[in-house]
Amino acid sequence: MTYTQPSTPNYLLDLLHKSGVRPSVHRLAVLRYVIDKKTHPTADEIFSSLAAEFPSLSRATVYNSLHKLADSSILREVEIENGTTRYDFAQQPPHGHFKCRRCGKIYDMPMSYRADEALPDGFRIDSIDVYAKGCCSDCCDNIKTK
Amino acid sequence: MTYTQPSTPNYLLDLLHKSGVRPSVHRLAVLRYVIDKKTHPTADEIFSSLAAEFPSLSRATVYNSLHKLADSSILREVEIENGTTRYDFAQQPPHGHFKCRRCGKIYDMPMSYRADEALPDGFRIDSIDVYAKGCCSDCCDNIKTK
DNA sequence: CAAGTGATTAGAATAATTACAAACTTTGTA
DNA sequence: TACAAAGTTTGTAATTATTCTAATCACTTG
Repeated sequence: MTYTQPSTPNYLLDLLHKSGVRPSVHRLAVLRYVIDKKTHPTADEIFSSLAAEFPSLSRATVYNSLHKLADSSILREVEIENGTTRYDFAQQPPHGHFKCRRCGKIYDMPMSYRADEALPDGFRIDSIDVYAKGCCSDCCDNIKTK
Repeated sequence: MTYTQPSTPNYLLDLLHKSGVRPSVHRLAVLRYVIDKKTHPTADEIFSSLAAEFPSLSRATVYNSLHKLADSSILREVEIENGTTRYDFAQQPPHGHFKCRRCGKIYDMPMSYRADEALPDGFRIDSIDVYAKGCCSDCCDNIKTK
């Protein structure tokens, strides 16, 4: 399931502007990378991939950018995996995430969870994350046909 | 929402036995701790709390025990929080988790997510975790009455 | 009892992330 | 254009959670 999302300069600038985040070169690069790669990359993946294009880029900047973008709800942290945080573009319909235990790939997943239904008295829910794990269709197929 | 669960020696022994996990002293202690404290403790909390009672206990043993128990589906990993894994007793009705962003407390939460509904073609889902974040009733109340 | 398997230990190693201070850039204003 | 303030970036050090390793210990079975 993929929601195509334009990562044109103007769209991104507008997005940052609306959230009051300064559009520095590095922030734009990080954001564009997360949007274009639809693989929910880790901070380290982002750093390694951008390092070629921006030789002076530092890891700390990638972390700073990701935090800023996540704080502004432009990106969303995906914590389906022990030890590392992955990032996903947040400006798209709500969806859950699925991780294949075999190949490790992370897929978007339609989600039918309704927050209000689960809301205990007096609690206020800001965000809901649904994480599923199992075997993706590629890997399940491979097992069958073996 | 609390499901009372007996942590009597016999119940635990039986549980381990059924899963083919040897009931070593440390494993029992770790398991009992997670069941009795209903706070979804971290490995480190468990280690620190048990260290008094078992002076020779090592961190690695706590990690080993937790992994073994989670592999056997006796415990469940709760990864609602960046950087640390928490543990929850798995022998209870399915439920989600809620983390209060203010006080950090983690609550169990009734959950109305149906796996099959979200299942894309050819995928097999083994487990689903639902994590919500927001403001718990204690903390929300405090804000209002300020 | 001896062998073998699994559990435990302490400490070293690793991986991801955060903290921090210094250098640099950008912005708004004079 | 010059300036100060605010914001960004950098490199490095520190921290945190976790895993690895290799040696030792305990328990069961023949």
